Amino acid sequence: MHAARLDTLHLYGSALDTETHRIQPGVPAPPLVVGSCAEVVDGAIAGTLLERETTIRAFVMALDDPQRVIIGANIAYDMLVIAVELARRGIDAMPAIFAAYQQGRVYDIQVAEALHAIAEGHLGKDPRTSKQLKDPITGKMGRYSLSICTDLVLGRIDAKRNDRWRQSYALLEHVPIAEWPEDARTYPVDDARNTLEVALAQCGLMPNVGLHRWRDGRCLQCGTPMTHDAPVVCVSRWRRRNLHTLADEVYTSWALHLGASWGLRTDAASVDALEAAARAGREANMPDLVRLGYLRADGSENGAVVKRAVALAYGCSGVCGVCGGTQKVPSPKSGNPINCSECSATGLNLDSAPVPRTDPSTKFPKGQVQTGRDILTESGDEDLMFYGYAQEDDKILDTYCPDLRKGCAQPVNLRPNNPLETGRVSYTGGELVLGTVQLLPRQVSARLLAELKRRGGHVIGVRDCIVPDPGWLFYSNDFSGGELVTFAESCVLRVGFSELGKALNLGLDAHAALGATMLGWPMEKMAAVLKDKAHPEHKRAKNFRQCAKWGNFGFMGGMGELKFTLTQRRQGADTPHPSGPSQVWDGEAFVAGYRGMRLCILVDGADACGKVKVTEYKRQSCPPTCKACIDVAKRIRESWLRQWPEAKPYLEWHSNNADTIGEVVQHYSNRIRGGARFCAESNGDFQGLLADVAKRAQCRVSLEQYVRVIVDDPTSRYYGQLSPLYGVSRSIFFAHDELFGVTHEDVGHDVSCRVNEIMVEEFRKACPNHAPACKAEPTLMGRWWKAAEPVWHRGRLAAWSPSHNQKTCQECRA
DNA sequence: GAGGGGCGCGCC
DNA sequence: AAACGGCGCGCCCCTC
Repeated sequence: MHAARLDTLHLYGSALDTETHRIQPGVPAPPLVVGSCAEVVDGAIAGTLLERETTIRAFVMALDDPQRVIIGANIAYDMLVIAVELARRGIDAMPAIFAAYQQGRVYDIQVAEALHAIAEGHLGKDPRTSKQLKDPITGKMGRYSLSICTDLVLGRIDAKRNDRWRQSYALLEHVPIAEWPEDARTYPVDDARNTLEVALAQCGLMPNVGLHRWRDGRCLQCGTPMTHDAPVVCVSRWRRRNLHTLADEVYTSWALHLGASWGLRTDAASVDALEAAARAGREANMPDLVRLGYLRADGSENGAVVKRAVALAYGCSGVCGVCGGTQKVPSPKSGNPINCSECSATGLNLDSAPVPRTDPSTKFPKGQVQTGRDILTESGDEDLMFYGYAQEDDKILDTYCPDLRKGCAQPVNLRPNNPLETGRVSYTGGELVLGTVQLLPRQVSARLLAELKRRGGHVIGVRDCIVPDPGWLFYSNDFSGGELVTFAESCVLRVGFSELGKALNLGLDAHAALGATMLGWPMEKMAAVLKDKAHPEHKRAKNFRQCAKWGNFGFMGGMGELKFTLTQRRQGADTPHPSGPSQVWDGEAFVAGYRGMRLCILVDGADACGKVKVTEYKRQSCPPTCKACIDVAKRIRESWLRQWPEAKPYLEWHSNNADTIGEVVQHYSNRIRGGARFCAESNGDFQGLLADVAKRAQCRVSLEQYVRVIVDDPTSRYYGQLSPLYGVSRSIFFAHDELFGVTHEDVGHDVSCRVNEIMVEEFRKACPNHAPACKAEPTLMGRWWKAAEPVWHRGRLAAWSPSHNQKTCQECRA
C-alpha cells in the first residue's frame, strides 16, 4: 500500500461530499439527493454544487484517475452511498473503490485529525483547553466531525452554519436545484470547501493552528519567542503528524464501515426470554432492598445509604466533622442539602477505619466510599453481600436488553470509531445503533442462567440473542494467544531477544511453562501431569497453569502484585472451599467458598483466605486484601520475570522512554503515540501491534469479499482460484483480535478457512520473528454462542451448537 | 430538563 | 521506585 501524495494535494485533491435521505434503521446507505465538490483552481478553492448524476460521475472520474486523491469527512459513508447508487444502475464500483483505497488515494480529514491527536497525546480532547471535544456550534460532545476539525485545524467555528437542510434533503429530491432555497444550495458546497481546506492545512499546504512546540526558547513551528505574552495558538505550516499511517487507517475505516452497514439482527423471542428472566430476579429482590434502604420505592439506588452501610461494615465509627453525622450539607451554590463530600455521605469519620475509597479528587478530597460488588462481598455484611448479588443482572436489564431490542425489527447498524489511542477500534452507540457490540457479556450470572433454564427455551445468555439470517452462519476467527506473540515480537524489537518467543515458536504452552517454573517442576513433568487426569497432582497443576496464564497476560503491561491480586479477586472464577465463608452463589443459595480467584488457596493450598489482611501495600492504601494472596502474586510475578528474562529490560525500556521521550513509535505501522505513561506505553506496544495486524487482515478479508481476487499465495489451499470469500460472505464487525461475519451456510468451511489464512499471513508479516507462533482459529455457529469452538465433520469445519462439548461433530462421534 | 463528573462494570 | 491498558454505557448526583 502506498501513502497518499500529500505534498501535491492542492493539485490532485478533490473534496467530495454527498447529501442523502436520512439514515434509517436498516438503510445505512440511503439514496443520494445532491453532492458537492471542491478543488484548488488557480490557487483558490472553488466549490461546486453537483446534481445527483453529476455527483456519481464525479466520484467515478475521481476513482478512475490514478493521480486523484478523494478527500472527505467520514468519506466511507459517501463512498458506500455512491457504490449503492451505481449498483442500482448495474455498475459494480467496488473494484475501483478498493483500488483507490489500496493506492492511498482516499483522504479522510477526521481520521487524519485523530491520528495527529494520538501522536500528540490528546485524542478526544481539545488541545487548547484539555477538555473533551465539543461541537463549536451545538456544544454537544463529539468526535472529530467536520465542524470540530474545522475549528481545530483552521481555528474557525463557522462550519455547518447552513445546516438547516442537512437532515432534510429528501424533501428537495423532486425540486429543481434552481428553485432550492439559497442555504440548501450553499450548505453542501461549504462542506466540501471546508473539507478541502482542512485537508490542505493538515498537510501543511495552508497555514493551520495547533499547539506551540517549544525548543530553545522559540516555537519550532511558528518561530515565536517563548515569552509570557506569546499567543496561545500557534499558526504554522507544519504538517499534522502520523499522516504516514493515514492511508491504512482510512482503508480500515472503509472496511469497517462496510460491515457495520449490514449490522446485526436479534431474535425477539430470545430477548423477551432474557429480559423476563432478569426482570423476575430484580422484582423478587426489590422489597428486601427497599426495606434495607439501598433502593428507593421507585427502584433507584440511594447511594448515601449504601455508602454508610459499607463504611459501618468496614468498621468506621464516630461522626463526620463537617456534616455532624447528618450525611448532608447545604450546597455552597444553591443552598440545597446535598451529600457531604467530606465523609462521602456516610455521616461517619472515614479516618476511623480502612474503608475502601476511590482516589481523592477535588470534589471528594478523601475519595468516595467504594460500593463495587467485590467490596460489598468482602465486607462480611450479609445484607451488603445480598445486595451485591442482587445487582448482578441489572446491567443485563438496563444496558444490554435495550440494546438487543434495537435489532429485533430490522438489523441494527454499527458505527465504528477508528483509530483509538492504541490503534484499536471501538463502536459508538446512538439511536438505533449498537454501541456495545464489543462489550456484550460472554456469560450471565448463575442466578440468571438457572432462571433461564427453569423457564425452558434455548437462550442461555446475551450474545446468543444475536442470529444470522436464515441460510447463513456466523463465522468468528480470532488470533490464538495473539498478545503473547506480539509481546514477544515487541521484546525482540525493543531489547533484542525473547525467550517467550522461542517457546511459542516451538509450540510450547507458555502458561504451562510458567506454571512449571512456579512449581519447580521440569516442563516435561508439567505437561504429563496436566494430561493425566488421574494424577494426584493434576488439579494442582491445572490451578498453577491458570494462575500463570493470568500472570502472563497481566504482567506484560507492568501490572504489580497488588493489582493482580485484586483483579483476580474481582474478576476471576470463584474459589469453592469447604470451610469458606459462603460467598459463592450457585443460583439457588450461597455455598461454601470465596467469590473470585483466591491465589493463596489455589497455589499455596491455604485453609482460608484473608486470615491476615493488609490495607496498605508499598505505601499505598488499598481495600483490605489477603496478605497471603499478595505474597503468592509476588512470587508469580518473580517467576514470570525469571521465566521470560526479556520482560524486565522490556519494561525498563518503556519506563525510561515514557519518562524521558514521552512518545513511542509503534512497530510495523510506525504510528506515533504521545503522552502515554509507562503502563499505557508497555501495553500499547503489543496491543497496538495486534490491532494493526487485525486491521490489515480485516482490509484484505473485505477486499476478497467484495472484489474478485485470485488468490496468489502459493501456500494457500485456494492458490490460483477465485477467493472463496467473494459474494458469499460479509464481515460484520471486529473485536480487537476477532473477525466476525456471516457466510452462506454451505460454504462456511471455505470462508472461515480463507479468513484464517489471511489472518495468519498478515500476522506473520508483522511478526516475522515468530512466524511459527502466528496462528488463528476459525469457528462457525448458527447463533453467536460465546462458548463456540471449532467443530470438524469429515475434515470440514461445521457449525458449533451448545450440544457440542467436544471438538468433533456429534455425528462423527456417533 | 439537559449536561457533565464520578463511578462501576461489561469486553478484549 | 513503582505502575496493566482503552474502550462505551447506565446510573447517581449535582449544577444551571
